[in-house]
Amino acid sequence: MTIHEKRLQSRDIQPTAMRMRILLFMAETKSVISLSDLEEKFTHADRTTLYRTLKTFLEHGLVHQVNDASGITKYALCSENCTCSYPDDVHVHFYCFSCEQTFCFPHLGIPNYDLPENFTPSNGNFVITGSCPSCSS
Amino acid sequence: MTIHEKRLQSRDIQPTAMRMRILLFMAETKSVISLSDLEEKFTHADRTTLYRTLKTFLEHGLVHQVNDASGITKYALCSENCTCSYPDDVHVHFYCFSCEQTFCFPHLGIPNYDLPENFTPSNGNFVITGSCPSCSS
DNA sequence: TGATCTTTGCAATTGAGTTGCATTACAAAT
DNA sequence: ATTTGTAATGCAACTCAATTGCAAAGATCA
Repeated sequence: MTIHEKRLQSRDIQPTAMRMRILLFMAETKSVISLSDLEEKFTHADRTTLYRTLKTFLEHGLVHQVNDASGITKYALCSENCTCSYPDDVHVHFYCFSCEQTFCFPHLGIPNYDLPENFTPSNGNFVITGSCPSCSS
Repeated sequence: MTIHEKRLQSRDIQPTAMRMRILLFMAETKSVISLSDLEEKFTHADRTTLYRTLKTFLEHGLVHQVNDASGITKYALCSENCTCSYPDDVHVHFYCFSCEQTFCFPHLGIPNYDLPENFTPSNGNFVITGSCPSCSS
């Protein structure tokens, strides 16, 4: 059994061929991707399948969702023991308005804010927008 | 000249009747609103006009944009001297996954993160997701 | 093998966001 | 006050991401 197969099973996701390929792709690229990105990569697969795969990954906590200024929903692989909960498992992302790429900064955590009374946090989405190294030069 | 008229003019926005009404609505509700919210309120006005009004407000720095987990673009009035730039003028927002409302927390600022080399920040979008007081009880 | 459940593919739909163009309202100049 | 130009608004149509229903294919288990 491969490490990726184990990773799916540890999140209670049936390791089908399709899912393995998508997980592998996300692990290789190490970036934040959209459904369209998957479509470009997996031209043979159906859009719906890719869509539902991402949704399954999200529901089982294998990936986290990123909402950047592009308005397009993006996804990135979680770290091994991530539960996607605020504040511990939430980190900063960076969206480049020029190339429209989004980056994960797992080492940049989030403050444990003192919220107004009765606001109960469970998750978070933190995106800094600007210019990435490729586009800054 | 009213205070709202001045507010538009200080941002170089022609204070038309439509814009005044929308600004007034946003100032009154004090919440983060979407284009659909405006449509519900201004049933007589055209969708496009409302859309372009929000866009004008955004381009002139009168409102800031919020991207929460709903995937719908939302807008909120800026404070008086806001320039919408990271890190000083960016604050935390709260999205309630239950009622899908979004709140501004202007008193909760953002850390001045030490980004990886050559990442140049200009703006930010910080949203904590959870349950709001109305939905927590 | 047969029965059942899950996954995948196809087709169609929804809804937010956006654009082009015609019309109207406004403001400046004469 | 009338003309003239510019900006704002309304209407219609379109794009595209996201989503759903249903049928076909594949996996699982008795």
